[in-house]
Amino acid sequence: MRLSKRYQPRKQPVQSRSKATVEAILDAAARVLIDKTYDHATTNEIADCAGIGIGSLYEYFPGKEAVFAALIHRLNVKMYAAMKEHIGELGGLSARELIGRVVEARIRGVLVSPDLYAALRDQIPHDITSAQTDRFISDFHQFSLGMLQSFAPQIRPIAPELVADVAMRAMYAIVEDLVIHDPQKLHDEAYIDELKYLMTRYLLEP
Amino acid sequence: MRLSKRYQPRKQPVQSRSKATVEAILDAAARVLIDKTYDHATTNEIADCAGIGIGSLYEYFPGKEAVFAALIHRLNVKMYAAMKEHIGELGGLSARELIGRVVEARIRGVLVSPDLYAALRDQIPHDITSAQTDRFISDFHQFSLGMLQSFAPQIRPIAPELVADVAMRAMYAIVEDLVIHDPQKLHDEAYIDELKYLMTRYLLEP
DNA sequence: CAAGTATCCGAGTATTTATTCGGGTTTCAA
DNA sequence: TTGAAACCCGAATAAATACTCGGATACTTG
Repeated sequence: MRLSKRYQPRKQPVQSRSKATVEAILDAAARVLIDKTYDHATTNEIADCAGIGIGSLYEYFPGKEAVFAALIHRLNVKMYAAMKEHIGELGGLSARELIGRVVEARIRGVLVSPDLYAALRDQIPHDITSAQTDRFISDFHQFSLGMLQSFAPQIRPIAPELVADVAMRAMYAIVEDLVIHDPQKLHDEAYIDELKYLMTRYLLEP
Repeated sequence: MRLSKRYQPRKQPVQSRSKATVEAILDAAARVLIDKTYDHATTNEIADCAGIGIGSLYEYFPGKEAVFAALIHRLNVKMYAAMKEHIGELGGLSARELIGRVVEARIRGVLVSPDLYAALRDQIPHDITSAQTDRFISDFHQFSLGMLQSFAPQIRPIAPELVADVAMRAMYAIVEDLVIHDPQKLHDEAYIDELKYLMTRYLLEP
């Protein structure tokens, strides 16, 4: 694909000094994006904010889009790790507990950096995010389908693909909406319980 | 507020000729946004695409942001009308039917112009959309809270505010996710039935 | 129809932003 | 220690974009 090439790093940092530079660029990009909007987030400003010369930025990134693509990727990796850690071992859990655990995991994921997540989701053109994010979403979808099948006897015996799609989409989309419009609720126990209830009622037979 | 002023129209068109111009500008803005990205959607290109001079655009809009703010407002009005029309008269409906009707209404809303809705949601910085959209969301929230209370005996007697928030957010967010990531499903009867089932299970006692 | 508005126009200017490139500095490894 | 490679830099250039303004045209109304 031609398009994706544009978003790829220009060259790899090898010394620790330059690795720090790249990290500083991504940190700065995050800060600038949260403060201003995407189209006011200029490469020069990112470099300034990172405390490096503009030239250095272009050593490692062909342009602004590539910087944000890398930032998205870094956040995705962190979020994925946080989710995996929270899910932990699943042995011995009831279906109900399992569902609750997955809801919590999704929330832990976005809580890695809610402001940045919201800003990215909200400001970055979709073609930049999607390339970085689709793989993670698809992984998560696979995982959840497997999970769903693991306690198959307890759920409705109709179209598990369909059920898994609705369930995962609901969980994903609701939390996304929350992080953008009402992030406080991500810390509200009663609200989270209600989300668990929503998913449980949907997935488990009475 | 200082900010909102920036997004307001510069002057009102009074003759039918200029009203057509303004409409043409909004149509062109929609087309350009769907094709390209927000920051490549330049005022000059919008004017070209609308078949008018760039000067005319600035007669009515102080800048690009104001054009898109107006576009969002126009779409919101259309979507709101479509939803209201679909909901129609509610007398004599069962709670289950009512829930189904509301799910359908939300879908009818985004189907007014799915591509544009997705593009707007996806590309436009949030501060521009929110000013235009918050009022509609809040109206809808009020409406749904009232609806929920109208068949109160059938739903769980706990915190109706909380239940209404979760229910409406779920419906809103899931359909939004669909229109962006998988718009085909908005025409899939089986999928829509599944969404109705999700909402019904959540809201109605067994 | 004549004056007064409303509308239209787009070349030209101002501004913003992206990106390069040549040269200096630091690190590494032989 | 010394050459090579990695790294850093930012003034200068190129390109994209926003926006203005003075004048032409169309409509409206008395």
